[in-house]
Amino acid sequence: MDDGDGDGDGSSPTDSGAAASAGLLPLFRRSPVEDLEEKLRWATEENERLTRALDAILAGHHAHHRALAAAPSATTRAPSVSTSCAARDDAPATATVSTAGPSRQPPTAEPRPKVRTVRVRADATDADANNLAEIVKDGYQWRKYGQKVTRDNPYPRAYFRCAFAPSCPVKKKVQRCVEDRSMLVATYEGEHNHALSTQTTEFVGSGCTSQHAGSSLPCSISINSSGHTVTLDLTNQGSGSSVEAVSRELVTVSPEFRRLLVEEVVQVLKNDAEFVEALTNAVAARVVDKIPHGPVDF
DNA sequence: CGAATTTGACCTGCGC
DNA sequence: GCGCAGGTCAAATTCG
Repeated sequence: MDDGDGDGDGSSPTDSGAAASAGLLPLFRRSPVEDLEEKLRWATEENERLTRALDAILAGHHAHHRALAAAPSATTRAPSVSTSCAARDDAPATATVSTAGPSRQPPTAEPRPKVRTVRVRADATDADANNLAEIVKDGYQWRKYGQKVTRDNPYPRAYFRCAFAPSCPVKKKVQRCVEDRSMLVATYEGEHNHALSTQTTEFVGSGCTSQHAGSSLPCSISINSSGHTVTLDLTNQGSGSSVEAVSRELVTVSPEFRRLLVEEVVQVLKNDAEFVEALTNAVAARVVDKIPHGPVDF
């Protein structure tokens, strides 16, 4: 999370942006400042595109996942924002996300603050109530402002506010599930009204939002020496990053959900002409870089 | 020493 | 109106 100069090795998509704007082959190098500005612009735009795509994907998957959960095969529990575990028993390690109106309100559409519930399986060793916010990582920084033992749950409920922007109305409640102690239930209320904290992404009920037009990119592209494979390195953000949190979330979701999510991400990216073009340019730029300078004789 | 967390007190909404 | 429960405040405490 430092300077995040992941493009230092010339393998990031930002190079492709520069290369693309330079006409694929970087024959005419611009000044370093212009180059960096162009990279930043490209990264920001790409970030926004990916954010929208992921939002769309996850919005669709939340509905799909709810449909799966409502399947008659499993004992369906009443949908609730309460702390009872609504996770399906046939999924040993799951993180489920649901969106609902305020618990006491009928499910009619209204401009009330969104309430989203995220269930995360946590290690039994993370039993302390103090680090609930840490366990349910979402990329934002939270400040605890209260704790309460509720009537229907012996485990204390912790109340958090978004600590990044004082005016941010988002609140978060985290409580251990009464039925399954290893399950944490995080309830988010409201929408963030600021760009982002020092962390870069959020994984909450509405899906992944990622951004950060700042120094570091959400991913990097690396190409092996043969040039045959392309790796989207989403872990290139240092420990404790929200990308890591997203990865952790994805690890805990059911395999079925994960598979569908990956398929849909691939599909969206394949259909994104700009992404494909950028990727192609990145590969081309990388290949060009690998070609020894000077006269080339084949 | 400043920031973050804890925790008891207080406030508010709801049901009876 | 009263009591209960959830949510918030703010002083005290802890931590880095």
